[in-house]
Amino acid sequence: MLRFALLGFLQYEPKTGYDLKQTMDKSTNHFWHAKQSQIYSTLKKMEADGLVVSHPEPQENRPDRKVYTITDSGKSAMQSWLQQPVTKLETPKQLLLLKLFFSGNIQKEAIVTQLRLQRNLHEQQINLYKTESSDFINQVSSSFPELNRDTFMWEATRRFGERFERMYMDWLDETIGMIEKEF
Amino acid sequence: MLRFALLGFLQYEPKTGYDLKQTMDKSTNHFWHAKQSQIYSTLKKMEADGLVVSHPEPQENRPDRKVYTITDSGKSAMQSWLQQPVTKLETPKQLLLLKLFFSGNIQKEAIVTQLRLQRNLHEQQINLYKTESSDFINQVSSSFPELNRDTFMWEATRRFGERFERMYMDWLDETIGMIEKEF
DNA sequence: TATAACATGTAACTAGTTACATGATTGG
DNA sequence: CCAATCATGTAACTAGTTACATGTTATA
Repeated sequence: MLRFALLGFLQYEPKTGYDLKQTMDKSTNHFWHAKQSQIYSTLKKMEADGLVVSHPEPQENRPDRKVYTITDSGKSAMQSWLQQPVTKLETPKQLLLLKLFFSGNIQKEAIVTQLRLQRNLHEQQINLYKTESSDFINQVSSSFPELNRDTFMWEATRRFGERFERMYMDWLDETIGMIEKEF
Repeated sequence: MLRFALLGFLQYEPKTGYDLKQTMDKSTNHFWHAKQSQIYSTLKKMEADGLVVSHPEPQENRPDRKVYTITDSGKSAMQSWLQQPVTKLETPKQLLLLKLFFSGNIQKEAIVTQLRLQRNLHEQQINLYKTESSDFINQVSSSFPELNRDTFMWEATRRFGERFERMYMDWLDETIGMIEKEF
C-alpha cells in the first residue's frame, strides 16, 4: 500500500525518495509511515511496474538526485484506488493494549507507571496536532488557495488525530483512576 | 510480537494452534490478530527457542492435536516482556485516512458514500463491544472470581474499543457533515 | 448436497525493519 | 570536533498474507 502513498505525493510534483520520506514524516506520519530503505525499494518496484519513471539529476560532491515522476499509468492506478471502497474495519496491532490485557499479575504501581508514561506521550502528540500540523495546513491553504479541496482533506485527517489522542488520554485517565481505586 | 500474545494465553492452560486462533479471535481480535498459518509457524519457532513444548494428542479420524505447554523459560520471558515500558507511540497504518488524505479531487458523493460505509462498520463494531465482549467478560468474572485481576484488564481493553469506536463515529459524522456543507 | 467445524501444515509471496556502507557540507 | 543534513542504496532479517493440500463429521 505504500505505493499509493508515494503516488499520492508524486501527483503534486516529481520528488526523490529522500524528499518523499521528509514529506511523509511531516504529513501522513500518524496514519502512514515508512523507513527510508523501504521507500527506495518500493520506488524501484514501482518503476518496474511503470507507475513512475526516474531521471537522474547530477550534483556536485553528492550522489545524483534520482527524481521520480508519476506516469499516466500511475495516475490512473491512483485514481482507481481512490475510488475503491474500504469494506473492512482495520484492527491495527496495539502493543500497549496487548500488554495490558495480560497484566493481571503485574503490580499495581508498575501498571500505573506504564500508563502514565503513555499519557505523557499522547499529551505531546495532541500538542503537535494542535500546533505544527495545524500551522502547516493553514500555511498551505493560504499560500495555495487552489489546493483548498486537498487541504480540506488534510485537515480532516488532522482532526482525526486530535480526537484520537483526546480519546486515548481520557481512557488512560479513567483506567489509571480505576486501577488506583479498585485494583 | 505474536509470540507474546500466544505465551499470554498459554499461561492459562495448554492449547493447540487451532485453539489459540479461536481464543484470539474472541478476545484480543481488536488489538491483536493473526492468521492460522502464522500461528502455526510462530509456535514452531517458539518451540525451537524453548518457550513452549508440544505433545501430540492422538485422535481418531483426525490429525493429532498438537498441544503446546508454556515452559519456565517461556513464563519468565513473558513476565519480563510485561515489565518493559512501552516508550514510543504507535502510529498504525490506516488505509481509510490515507485514502481520504489524497481524495481532494474525488467527487463529493463518492467520498460521502465511502465514509457512510465506514460509519456502518463502526456502528456494528461498537455493538459487539457492548454485547458479546461485555457478556464474555462478565461470564468469566462471575464463573472464575479468582481471575478478577485478569478480567479487570480485559475490561479495560474492551472499554478502549468502545471509546475508540464512539470517537471514530463522531469524527465520521462531523466530517460527513462538513463535506456536505462546505466541499 | 454443500458448508462449516475440526485439525494439521507448507510454499511462495509481500511488507516492513535493522544494520551496514559511502561521503561531503553546514552549524553549533 | 561532533552531529545533523543531504543523498544513495544493499543485504539480511522478521512479520504477516495468500494460496494450496488433506480428510472426517456434524449440521442445515
